[in-house]
Amino acid sequence: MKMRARDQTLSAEENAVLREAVADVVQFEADRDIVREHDRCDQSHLLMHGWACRYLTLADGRRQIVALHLPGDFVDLHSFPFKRMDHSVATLTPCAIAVVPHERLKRITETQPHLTRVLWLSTLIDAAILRQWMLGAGRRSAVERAAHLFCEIFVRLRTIEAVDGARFAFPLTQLELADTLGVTPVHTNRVIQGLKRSEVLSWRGQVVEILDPQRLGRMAEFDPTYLALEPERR
Amino acid sequence: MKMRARDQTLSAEENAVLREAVADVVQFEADRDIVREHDRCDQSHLLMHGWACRYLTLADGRRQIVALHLPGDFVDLHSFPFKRMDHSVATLTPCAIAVVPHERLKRITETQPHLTRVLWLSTLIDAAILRQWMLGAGRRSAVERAAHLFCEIFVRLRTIEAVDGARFAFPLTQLELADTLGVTPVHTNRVIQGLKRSEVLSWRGQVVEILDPQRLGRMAEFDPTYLALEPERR
DNA sequence: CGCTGCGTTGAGACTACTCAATATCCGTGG
DNA sequence: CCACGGATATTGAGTAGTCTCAACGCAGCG
Repeated sequence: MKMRARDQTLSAEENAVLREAVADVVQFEADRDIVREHDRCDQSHLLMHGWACRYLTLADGRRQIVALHLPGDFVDLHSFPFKRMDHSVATLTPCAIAVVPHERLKRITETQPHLTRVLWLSTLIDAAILRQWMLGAGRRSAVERAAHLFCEIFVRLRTIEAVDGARFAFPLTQLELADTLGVTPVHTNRVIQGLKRSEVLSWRGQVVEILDPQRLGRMAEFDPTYLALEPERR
Repeated sequence: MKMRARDQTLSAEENAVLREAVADVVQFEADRDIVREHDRCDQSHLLMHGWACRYLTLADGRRQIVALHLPGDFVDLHSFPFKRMDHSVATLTPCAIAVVPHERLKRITETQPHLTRVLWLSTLIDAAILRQWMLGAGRRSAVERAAHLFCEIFVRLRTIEAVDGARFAFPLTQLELADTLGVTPVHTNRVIQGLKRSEVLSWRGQVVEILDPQRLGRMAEFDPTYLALEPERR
């Protein structure tokens, strides 16, 4: 089991503790809710395989995805201290998910201070990503936002060794991407076409290739520091 | 010292531990950076008095505020597990700020598991607020977003007993509000005028009064659950 | 072979932006 | 007490970016 790119900070013993906290591993199909808003919650979910997302909706059906999760991510660890779910979690592809009861997480906070800080950190990386999304939603154009998202996903996938050079599997539909970027599907389509036409990106089937990383990063004003993926300095 | 509306979950002993973690209390003027992006960080800041915000900027000066902080909020507690600042913190009014060295927070995580979870929770409430902002930025109109913000601030101020009926001090300029909502100052002005004209809100000087809470809540589709302000059920 | 879901295209509308001018408020100094 | 400067708020007019609605294409699949 991997804890997102933070493996290097966990000792073998801590890794074992974490592994033991898993009660069960469950398979989900694509496009299924794992947790629904306001669900009672006494367990968290660690994504072992596949992509998932967290989203909020408005009464009339407008939906905003507020997080994308890749293998290794704890998708709803925050529900442990939070004790509520204020949003839903859904799979985007078939997924394998490890279930961690909150009771066991509580035990960890009582015996493993360093591991606790790493778990805490994991929820904070989600928050840092969301801050960038918020900056994008408020202050970047749709193209800049899309470019930034592809940069983010590329870097995150690279740390879990799920890229092949500049190519990677990208399983979202344009509709799901639209809900992520906060624009309409129609506009998403036009934005993507723009990126393709300017030859910074290709996207066919479920494979994205970054053709011009420099230019893509420049148009997104992308700086990966916020992902906190370099080893902790202590 | 208050930890945001979560006091009821802290024992007297825990409160004392937290109080002892404070190394210093510092005064800041309005409109001053407390922490700047990429600053080395070995301490966090607890807001005792005044309002502060966290923000991100783009190279050309576009700015997005990603959090508003009221008295009792830990403005950059996340910098403790995170060990980086990926954004800046600034005062919006004159502020009194308690400085908590990370060394002491580390000690807390080693000896006070419950207090640690409450601190963790505090960072997660920020994240929950940000998710609502993200939903707003992506899927709500500017008016809905503004309405939602006023609802949020009202509820948060009420829990720290800083409201007078439906009136409360609101020290932001329209420019700062614009950077919060992710729209231009000009449009912010028109949005506010709309809210005033429809008589759901008044805002004169630095005082806001919610004239029609029902209607404001309905147009914002506001549900305060996400603020996790009711006592924890355990 | 005809759904059904996804992607693409076009045309027109609307929200929010830009630029620019003017108004108001408030603190400061004469 | 008034004049002034600077920051903030307001207004207007034209524009850009994004949305809406609607149609059409294409592919996978029962």
